[in-house]
Amino acid sequence: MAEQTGTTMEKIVALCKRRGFIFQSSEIYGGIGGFWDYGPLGCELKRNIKEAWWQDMVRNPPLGPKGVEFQMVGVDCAIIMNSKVWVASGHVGGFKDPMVACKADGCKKLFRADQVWTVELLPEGVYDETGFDASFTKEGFSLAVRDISLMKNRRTWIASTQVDGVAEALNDVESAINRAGKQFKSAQLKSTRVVARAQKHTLALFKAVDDDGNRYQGVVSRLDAIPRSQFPDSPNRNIAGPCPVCGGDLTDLREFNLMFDTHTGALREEANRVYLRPETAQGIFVNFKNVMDSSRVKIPFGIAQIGKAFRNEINPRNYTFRSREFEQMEIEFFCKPDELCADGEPTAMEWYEFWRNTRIKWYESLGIRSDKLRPRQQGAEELAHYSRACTDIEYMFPFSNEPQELEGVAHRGSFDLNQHGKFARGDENAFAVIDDETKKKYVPHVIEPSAGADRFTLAVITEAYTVDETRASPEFMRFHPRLAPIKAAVFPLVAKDGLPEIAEPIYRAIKTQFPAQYDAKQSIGKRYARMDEAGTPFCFTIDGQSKEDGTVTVRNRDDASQSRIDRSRCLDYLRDKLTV
RNA sequence: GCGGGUGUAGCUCAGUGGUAGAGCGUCACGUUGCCAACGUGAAUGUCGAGGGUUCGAGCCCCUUCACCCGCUCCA
Repeated sequence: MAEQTGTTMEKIVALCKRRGFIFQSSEIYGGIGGFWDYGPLGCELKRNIKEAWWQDMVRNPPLGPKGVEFQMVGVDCAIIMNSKVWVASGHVGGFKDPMVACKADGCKKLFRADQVWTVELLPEGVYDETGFDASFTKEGFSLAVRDISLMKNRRTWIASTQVDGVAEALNDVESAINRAGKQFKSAQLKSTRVVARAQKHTLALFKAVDDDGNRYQGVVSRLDAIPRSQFPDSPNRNIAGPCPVCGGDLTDLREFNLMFDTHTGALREEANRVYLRPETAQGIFVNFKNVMDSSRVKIPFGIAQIGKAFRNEINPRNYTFRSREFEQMEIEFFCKPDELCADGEPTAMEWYEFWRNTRIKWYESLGIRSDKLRPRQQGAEELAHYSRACTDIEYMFPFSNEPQELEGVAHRGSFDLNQHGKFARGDENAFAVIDDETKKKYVPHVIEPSAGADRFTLAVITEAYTVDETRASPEFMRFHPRLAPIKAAVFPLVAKDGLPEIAEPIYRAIKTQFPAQYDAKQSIGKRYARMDEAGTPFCFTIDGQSKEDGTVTVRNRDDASQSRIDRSRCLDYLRDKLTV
């Protein structure tokens, strides 16, 4: 099966290059990793996708929950913004993937530091219990590492385990502690007692006693939870270990900042550093007040944006799926917090469900088979701390046996507007609005359906790719007619006998309304086959009979069936078939 | 980033140190007249790049770049 999926993907990639959908960027110079160019057909396809999204989400969105009408407006923001935007959003501080690798030969495993849980065991009394308790608040682990001299000794890290999620880690606490005890000075710990548990960075604090009656305190925490500022000038910055797989030494935490940066102005100095946006959402939040003040929108309403975003992916992979430059189609939908909703008024959670369902239906309406579309609601432990709920809409691509994310629909609460209020105005509530009925001030809650335009384009391509060995042209692209790069082709059966003279005016009439191609060269079979690979749904062929009775053949891409219509009806026929 | 693999025509690939090849595709002409038809002909290569060994390198050595697979990640 794996080989099968591999070859399917290779054939799709080959077709995309052969027919001009997608090229590797800068190919003649040896290419550049993580960047892709769309050719003539790909550019039409992606444009159709973005236009369908804009039409269906912004200009003509469906009715909301309980039949509520709502407004959608668009913005088109600069890619480079004041760099404080990214401080407020958390990207400057947090948008990085700290990684560690195992140094041991034969292991060399790579871990994301926040997925490795370590157990630290220290003689009791090093930290008092109040110190531990304090560490459960926002700063997490900070109090527990105030004695740097002890922490420099890596041997205090005596066990670690790798888990997929916090829930599993919680189940794993007891065994991790026991494992820690067994490795510590080769002494069996008589008893362990978990004294407290916390989510996120620090998982559990516990007490333990060994055979000699020595008492210990321990902490289970995420490997990335130790603030690097606690180890400013340590000659031994190796604070991580041991490897959860083989027990070997781990490398330093390596922090990759995933944002591209550059500088404005003539001087290339730190004060002028600016970032290429890693998401389009912040442009919307930053303009929230401008839009409210200028366009007479009222909550609930949404602001939409389509645009490029940039992430310095460590390892771009899987064709265009994980690119360093990509395009997003994002909505920030602003609504009332649940507690202010009147009876019968949709709550924020209902808006969240509405958008999740709307987005799934949208994909299905454009020909994505529902069994390949996998909406996945995130568990509580998987959510970002500000997020109330989130569904990843995933799709089964041929390059993986795991579904891959096309879009995230997140209920973000008031987090983003609070952050910008705090950083821009010094007041969390700076962007509050006043409720018409209750006259109460509130910061709107946000539902964020954030879709990847390139990812969906790739999904559309892989979904459309069809092989039917019984056909003369076995490979063809079954694009939804609304997305097809070329809607129709016009062929004179032969390039003589007056047929081009009939075909050309038909072509010229069609292309005023729809993307169309005219081709008079080579055999009719090759011309059909080429259009099949381009995914063109309809071909009109002018033959000898056209001269006699004025009819032309319409050939359907999906089943190669043919029918005859009057040549004057070609445009009407397309309007009928292409209008959704 | 680490490990493994692959780079020769638009595509698929052959070419084990001695003149750069095939099939398909593309283009032209002819023929045919509704499904990659047939005939004839043509164009297309920094052999991924740079360096080295050699009388001579697509082939051997070194470096580098890109892509693929795995670890990992995600809109």
